[in-house]
Amino acid sequence: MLAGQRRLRLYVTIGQRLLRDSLLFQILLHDDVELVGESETGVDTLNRLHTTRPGVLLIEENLQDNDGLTIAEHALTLNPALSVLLISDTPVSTGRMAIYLEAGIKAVVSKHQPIQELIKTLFYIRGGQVYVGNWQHKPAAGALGAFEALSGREREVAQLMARRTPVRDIAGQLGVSCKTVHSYKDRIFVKMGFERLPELILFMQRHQHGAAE
Amino acid sequence: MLAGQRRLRLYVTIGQRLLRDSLLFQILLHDDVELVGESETGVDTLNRLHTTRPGVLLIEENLQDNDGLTIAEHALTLNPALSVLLISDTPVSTGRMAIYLEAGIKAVVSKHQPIQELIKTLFYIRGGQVYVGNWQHKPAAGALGAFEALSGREREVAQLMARRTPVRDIAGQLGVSCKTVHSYKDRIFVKMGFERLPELILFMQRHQHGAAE
DNA sequence: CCCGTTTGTAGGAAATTCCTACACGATCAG
DNA sequence: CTGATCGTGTAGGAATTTCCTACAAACGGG
Repeated sequence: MLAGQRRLRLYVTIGQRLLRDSLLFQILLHDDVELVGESETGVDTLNRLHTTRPGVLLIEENLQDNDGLTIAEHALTLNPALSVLLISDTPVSTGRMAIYLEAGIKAVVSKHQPIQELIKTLFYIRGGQVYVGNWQHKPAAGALGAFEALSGREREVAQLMARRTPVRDIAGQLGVSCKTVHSYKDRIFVKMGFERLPELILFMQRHQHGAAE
Repeated sequence: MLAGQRRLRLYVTIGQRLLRDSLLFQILLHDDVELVGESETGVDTLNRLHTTRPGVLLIEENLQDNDGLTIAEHALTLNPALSVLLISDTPVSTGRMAIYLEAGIKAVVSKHQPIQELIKTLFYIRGGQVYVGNWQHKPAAGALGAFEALSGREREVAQLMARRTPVRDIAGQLGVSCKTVHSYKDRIFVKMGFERLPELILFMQRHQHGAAE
């Protein structure tokens, strides 16, 4: 796969600053993303397309001035190579999905999906492939079951980390070296697909693990 | 100030998963926040209040089932010590603000404000104080002017870091040691109030600095 | 001209990330 | 049955980052 090796040139069009900021903060943690521009409105987006030359456009469906789909279609006319990821306010039916794909949009995520889904989709799309998510069936397919995949020691560490026990203390409580604790941490993160501590914390808190004891 | 020294016990009520997740990811980066619960709806929030015992409730104004204000009022009846931070969809007029304060809400941020504003407010409120933000006048009062406060060297480093130049390379280009570059980074972060690289990147990108050259 | 602040420079300690290593028991295929 | 592979518990090293401290030269007032 040679497609999409360059840094992902991203343009983001989201009306509300709060969502735009917090999404961007997450996305920009990945060092192969380059933010080339952002807008609150559709027309502004179209105006700045040719100067910013994004490879991926992340755009809300409902904008103040226009329909995200309409804007996306215009954008695709200007640059057919653009990968568009649409953020919809509601879950998307397969029927609507078909319309979107027809229009040349590469993927759609809804605001009711977890953020990891959006990030994953973003990177998937970047090479130009279409991403038809699995979000219609079992919503937590991945993570929910993944906890079961952790080994005993890993679970202990995960719980302690989730409540922010310092690595040194964890090592002490388990009677192993700090290095070992780090190894567990690494494995947990790999297995669960986490990238930062908050993901672990949130996951544990959502599954009552870490609450009990 | 002895108030609010314990970890901030936070409850979050936000309907859309995407916003909830991304906000939580940011908030949980602060190690003195303990997430005690989250809900999508108002009634669920009220139900879980007495078992979770939050110190701060972060709640959306417009929930699927109820008005956030109404829920907040109920919550305050159950626990008058609770600090409520309301997230409104629209900018809030002083008139509405008065109503909120009357109801015992400690602060309001709108979805059109930057995320740092929300985080700041969250921590401000936690001791029980009321926070009447400065978001009505000059929106970017802090950060915008802050760049001017950076010294020459600091600006150079800020620009290079914003485009993700590795520290070693920056050191090379400027002809100083890595340690020095780190010092600049620290100072930049302190001066600007940043906590992570994405904040810097976003800030620079928003002010064309780093684009030019 | 003296003093406090800013700026350019850098070092140290501790923590974190990323990778590699390795022994042991279990599982699996031939 | 037996060697190959896998998952698990354990740990070390290198490079990087974070957090703090230091300090001299320059600057800006009073």
